[in-house]
Amino acid sequence: MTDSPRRARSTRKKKTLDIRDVARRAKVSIATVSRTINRVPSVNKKLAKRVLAAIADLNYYPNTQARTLVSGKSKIFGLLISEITNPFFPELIQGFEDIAIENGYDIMVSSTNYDVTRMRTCVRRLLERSVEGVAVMTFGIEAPLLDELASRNIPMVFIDAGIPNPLVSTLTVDYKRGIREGVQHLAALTHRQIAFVSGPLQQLSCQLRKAAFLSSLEEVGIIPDPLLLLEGDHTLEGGIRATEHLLRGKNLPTAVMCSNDMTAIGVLRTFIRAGVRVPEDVSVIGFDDIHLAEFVHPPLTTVNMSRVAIARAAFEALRAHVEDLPPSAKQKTTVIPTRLTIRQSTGFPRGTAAHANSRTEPSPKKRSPAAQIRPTRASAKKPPFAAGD
Amino acid sequence: MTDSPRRARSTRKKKTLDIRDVARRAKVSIATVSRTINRVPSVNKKLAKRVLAAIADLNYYPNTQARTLVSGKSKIFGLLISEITNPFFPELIQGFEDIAIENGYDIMVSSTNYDVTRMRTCVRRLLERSVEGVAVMTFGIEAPLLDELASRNIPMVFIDAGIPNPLVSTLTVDYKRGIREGVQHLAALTHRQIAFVSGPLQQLSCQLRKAAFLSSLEEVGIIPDPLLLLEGDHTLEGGIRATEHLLRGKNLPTAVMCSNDMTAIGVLRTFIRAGVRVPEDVSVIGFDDIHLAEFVHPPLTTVNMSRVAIARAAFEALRAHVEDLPPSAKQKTTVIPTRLTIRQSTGFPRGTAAHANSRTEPSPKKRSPAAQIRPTRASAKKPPFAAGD
DNA sequence: AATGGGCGGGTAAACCTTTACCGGCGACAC
DNA sequence: GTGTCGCCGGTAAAGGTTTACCCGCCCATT
Repeated sequence: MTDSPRRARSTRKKKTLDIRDVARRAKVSIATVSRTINRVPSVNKKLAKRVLAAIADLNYYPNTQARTLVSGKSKIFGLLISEITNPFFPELIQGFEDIAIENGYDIMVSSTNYDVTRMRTCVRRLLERSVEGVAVMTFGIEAPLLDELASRNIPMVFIDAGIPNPLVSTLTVDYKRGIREGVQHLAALTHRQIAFVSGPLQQLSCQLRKAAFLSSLEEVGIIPDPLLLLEGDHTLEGGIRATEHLLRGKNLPTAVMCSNDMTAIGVLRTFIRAGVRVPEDVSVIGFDDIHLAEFVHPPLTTVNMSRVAIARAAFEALRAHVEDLPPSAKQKTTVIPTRLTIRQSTGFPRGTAAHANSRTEPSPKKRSPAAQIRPTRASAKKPPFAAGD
Repeated sequence: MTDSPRRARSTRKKKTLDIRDVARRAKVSIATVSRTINRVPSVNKKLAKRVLAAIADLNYYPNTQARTLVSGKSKIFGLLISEITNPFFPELIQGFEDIAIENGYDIMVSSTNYDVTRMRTCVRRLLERSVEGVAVMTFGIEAPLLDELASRNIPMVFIDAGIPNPLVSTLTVDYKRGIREGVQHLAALTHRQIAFVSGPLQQLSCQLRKAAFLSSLEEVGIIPDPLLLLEGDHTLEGGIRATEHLLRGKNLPTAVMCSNDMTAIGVLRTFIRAGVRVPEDVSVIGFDDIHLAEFVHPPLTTVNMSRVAIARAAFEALRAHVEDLPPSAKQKTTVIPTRLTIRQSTGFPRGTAAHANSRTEPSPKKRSPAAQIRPTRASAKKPPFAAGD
């Protein structure tokens, strides 16, 4: 000890409180401190108490980097989402964060913004921080991810996008059920002309939603009208554009189903500003049941898909991998249920007898906003459903 | 080397690619690899090229934990927010994330959900992950934070909550300007009965917003009616409750100003569902100008406060501290501007002559810019165009 | 009383990187 | 041709933790 190392030990200024400080104070070895912190049962109660007291006295907390470095476990899960500004995702993040923290994990959220380059850097950052698993909640299969993460043996969990890797679990959303309920709800109201505004169709999940819609339509004996199948982008603006397109067309449908709630809210708003009443003139159904859905006007009938259920299933899937619970817990695929939530954006088709006794007061602002919103002259010539009321 | 250490070296299975693999492949020492990675200029071009080639070949990336451990720099900033489900915050996160990544930092987001206990654990997690700085975007001063973080010499940046610590910067929002513009806009439209729905008043920032409202009211010669001063909680539901309260009261105001947009949207919706038209019967103004504000019905007149500006200012403040740019860059306080954005939720008070012919399109917004240009209270003593049209 | 066994605690290596310090080599000048 | 200086690359320590392995002590059994 007397032979001075290059850097004189005495000149070092303590930066962080470390485990040996605790050990010194508790008069035990650092191994005992470590074991106490990690709840190794073999440690003597009395010593443990001393250690815990020392920790509390010093307000010590362990250095995560060092821990991760040696143990190989970062206790971080990555959460990859499409875009944080779509309210669906914050709700999902919230759920995931809650359950992760509860279980001693931290999360690292990255939004890809639907951009491949950006996603690459997201993945890279996740790798550099040594995440133990990644929940890929982008609702599409993302090839670049597989290359980087799978080859590093990082467990992943996807929504809708099954792939063969043994370290990858899949959450399968039961789109069919909720969407069928929506279609049957509309069919029961005697709607026959039902439009569908999908999300970006290169996303697998959007294809699935659309397929569920089409097959449900067939089940109730309606032949899909290609003119009523629109592609949005899961944003408000996408819903607005799709609706403007519908308004320009000859035959306005009596109902519009949407691939997500933001789209539906855009649709809702565009109809209303064009003087088309919802649900009197057109019914609208969303998908997701985000918190906001209940608070738009009229409150949105929509298919509920629980963010908490997704978050929980995703977390459990990842945990099953990292904690290596091999048996039942490692079921590779979980089904997320969906259910129709009926609110007030759906009603009988316009012109229906049942509808005649409809609303309260004829709303003074009725169609004046239409003039100002409609940039094209198209609908000017008289709403296609003029006869209706 | 032949004396076998306890754990036989040969039995070790390589887990992660490390810097010595790169060194071996590039036929240089690990120091050179490290220097190359960290762009130390002294390294020979030719060697550097070999190193970079080796890195690319092996698809190597450095281990952040080890890096952090030795350098003391985690390259992580914490971002503490109130609740991620309020759309204001995702937009803020987005901005902060973008600029952080651009500058080589990762971020760790934690939501406190307005809960003190939860905030404690958030802070703890940030500490354990060795964040280099924390942006406290909870719009209130949070005592527990100071104890833990400040005593650890972690730089912080707050919104609105100035505190004396030299490591703490402050973002001061110029509430006064935007809110004054809103009040003057209403006053110019001849509103006299203006309600205010605040956020939770234990938050400093909510007190400031309210104070700005009250003083602006006085500037235009209106005496605040205590019955029209309500406390919400910055959520949709808070806005709904406040509005229901107003609707139950005797004298319904002709305009309602809100402390944030979610509140305003709740107000909007509640009025509309109660058959009270906006803006014909009541005008509504929000605060924040979240993306959604433009897409509700009617589009919300609101005070814009740029999330990107906040994110940028917060990031720069933190960076000034960690990179220790002492001079000008370390200005301790930054002002965030606010501006009124006029859309369609504001108009003349009900019963006003000017309002009779309202809707078509002359739209009150036409002349409102007058009000917004005038920053002084000069116009107070008489709406310049009261009877005018 | 002596020995064996078990339990629990301590020592030290390993995790992967950065960086201070040293040493070698090449070039230039005398 | 030799000496000196400077540049640049390599060696090794340090950073805080976990954990394999070992050792000491105490108790129980013969």
